[in-house]
Amino acid sequence: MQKPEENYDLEAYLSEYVETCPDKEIRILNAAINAFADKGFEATRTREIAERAGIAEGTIFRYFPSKNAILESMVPLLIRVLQPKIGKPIEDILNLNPDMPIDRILVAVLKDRLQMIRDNGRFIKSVLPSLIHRAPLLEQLRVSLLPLIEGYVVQVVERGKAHGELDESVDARLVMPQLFGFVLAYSITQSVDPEREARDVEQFVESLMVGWRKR
Amino acid sequence: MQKPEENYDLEAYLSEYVETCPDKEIRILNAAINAFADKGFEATRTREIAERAGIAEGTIFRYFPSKNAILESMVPLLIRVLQPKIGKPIEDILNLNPDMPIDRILVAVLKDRLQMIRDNGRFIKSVLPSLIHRAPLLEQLRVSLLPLIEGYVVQVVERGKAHGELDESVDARLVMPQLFGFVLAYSITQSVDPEREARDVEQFVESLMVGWRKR
DNA sequence: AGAATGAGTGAGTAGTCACTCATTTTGGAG
DNA sequence: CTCCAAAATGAGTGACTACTCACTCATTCT
Repeated sequence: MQKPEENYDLEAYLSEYVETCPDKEIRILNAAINAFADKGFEATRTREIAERAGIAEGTIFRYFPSKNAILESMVPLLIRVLQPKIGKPIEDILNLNPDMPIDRILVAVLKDRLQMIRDNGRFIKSVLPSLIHRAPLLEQLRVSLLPLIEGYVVQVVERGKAHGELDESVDARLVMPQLFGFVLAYSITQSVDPEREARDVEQFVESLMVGWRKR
Repeated sequence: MQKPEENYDLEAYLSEYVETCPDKEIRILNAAINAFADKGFEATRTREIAERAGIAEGTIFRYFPSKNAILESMVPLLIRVLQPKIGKPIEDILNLNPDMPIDRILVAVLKDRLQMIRDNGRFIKSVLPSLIHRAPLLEQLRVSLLPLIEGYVVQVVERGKAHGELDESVDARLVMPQLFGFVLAYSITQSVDPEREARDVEQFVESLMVGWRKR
């Protein structure tokens, strides 16, 4: 039903975590996350998770009391994986270019975010839905990721004001849905054409800046 | 697991459709859509659909060859329900106020869209995920709804240009992810406070217009 | 009135799945 | 090498589910 897209490899992102827990647990989580992404939680059979992990079905239940528990322990893991993916690139852009004008920063950040969504689209589109009917798990993700994003937006806006590039009236709380929304909506609606995307991002930032520049 | 929120009532939106098909079919679809919204497709039992519809389990299979077929015939139905909900309010705003300045139109449209998402949030957040692992069904929704939205955005932009309010450089293709994105992101990130929302929408449109106004 | 119809029913069926546990394999200590 | 405990295995199990079908009975037709 679903094309067997390229797999994630959690282990690559979890070198420290691997040390503190048996690696078979990671193998199972890794297999499960990919299976859930392909078929969704309910439609994924424990047998298939075992096959993907290259172990026996029974072994799963040595490490997790139930199939549900796999999903539950997946959330903190995903937060761990996604937090640095969200934070690191923005920090790099900000720190490595202390004098970059604010519009170049915005362009760089937006391009990076679009790329990030493309890279992790399979997860974002496919594992999230498995959580949607489990409000507490979803909320866990929300509260650990949204403030992080918000924090970086505030940081960028503050810096722009400090450099005298942004008008004092610019409200970070409103900048957030604008940037976040552009990325989200652009990812959903536009097909991928790198050149055109670059132009669109430039133009979008340009139109934002017209309203935001220090008056 | 999931709070039993208020039910939809498809019948209210489908008076014509009801005439062309036995109303028991609608009852089943109505029950199913609400059950899927609460628990997701896979986790919903045919027994529960029957209970919600107030009929026997066997009756379901007189009208639908399989549980899957219920989901499949739900898509064209949803398109029918959502298309007027997307189009009608915008058409009304445009036609009833032929001289309304473009920024007031944008404010009205955005407020209406936010309200619409609040009203249909349960469907949007909960039935869509049931379709996510069925690419063909999802694509059906996408191709019948996105161009519709796009069309209205173009219409608004054209009108703004014709009235000499918007600069010719404003590109409808970019306006779309901006508006759509703001609505989407605002719905996800902000908690509901009508007063604040009104102010935020005003401010957002204001900042858009600064960049867009005829130069 | 009596016959024919077919929508509606729900107990039953075949099959599937998450989870168990008796058995086998592994790997390290002596 | 032997011994043994822990790890791993996968056939087995009971619970449960989508779907079936023989039967009911209200309604319509003759």
